[in-house]
Amino acid sequence: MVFEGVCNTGLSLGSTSINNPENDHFHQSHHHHQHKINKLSSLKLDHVFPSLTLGLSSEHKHRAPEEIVVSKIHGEIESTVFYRQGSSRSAVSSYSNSSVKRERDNLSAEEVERVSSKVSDDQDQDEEGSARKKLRLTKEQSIILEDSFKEHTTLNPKQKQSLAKQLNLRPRQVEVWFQNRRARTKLKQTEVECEELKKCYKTLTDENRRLQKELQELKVVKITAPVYMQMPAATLTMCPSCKRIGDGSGENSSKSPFSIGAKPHFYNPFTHPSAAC
DNA sequence: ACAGTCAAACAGGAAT
DNA sequence: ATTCCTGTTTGACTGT
Repeated sequence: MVFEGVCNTGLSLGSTSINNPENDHFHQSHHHHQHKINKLSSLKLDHVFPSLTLGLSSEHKHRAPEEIVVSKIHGEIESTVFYRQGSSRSAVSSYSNSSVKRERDNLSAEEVERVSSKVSDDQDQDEEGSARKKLRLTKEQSIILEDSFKEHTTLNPKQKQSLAKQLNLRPRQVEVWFQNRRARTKLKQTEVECEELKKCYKTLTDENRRLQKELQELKVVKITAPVYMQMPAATLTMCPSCKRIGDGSGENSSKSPFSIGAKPHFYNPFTHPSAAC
């Protein structure tokens, strides 16, 4: 989106695709496409267990599982699919119940830790890291991480280690969480700034229109009433071109028209007849 | 069932 | 070498 040439007074505002609805569209359609791919990569194993859905990462789409382990942890059905990749095995875990998040949120801290620990253990087994196993953090974990983030937005290795230990997560997971959290903060800040820029743009556009109108009126006055001397000498107006005081020296006349003066100046069209200063 | 959103995890390049 | 940033992928979840 480029706001340019709004008027011919030399005042323009350029902006590069900030909050561009087209970008949103792109994102959505892209995501739509992505979503379809995701759907394709989902494998229903109803014959294994009712409502058992395994989300498979791209690496696993075309590979038959070597072993499927279905286990029950604290009332939740968890499935783990093992794949053979080279000499090692990789695992994809998933919770079968759609209300897993809500129910897991109701688990005691100890239960939660044990579930998380199980997931972490699986991940630790996956030395090649070929499978993307997604862990939803529990409320308790999120609260602790948020509190920590409020204190410091970055972690030193010692803090990372102790936080990981406290949350029963791997240090890498804590690190990634902080990275994503910083990115979200920045995104939010950018959105706020974008809104401010939009407001600024609107203000400038309105001002520009007003000045354009004023200029037109002055031109009409100049044409219809060319008897200059009849106008009071104090009829000063802002130079529409350079926005500076027309003191006749011409010193500032080469300055950029974009430098909207904090101190608007006025010029006398009679002592300084050049419209272009 | 499907579309959309959120966030965990990842990849690669820049910065230190 | 490590950490951070940025963009992307993908699983979980929600609303219609």
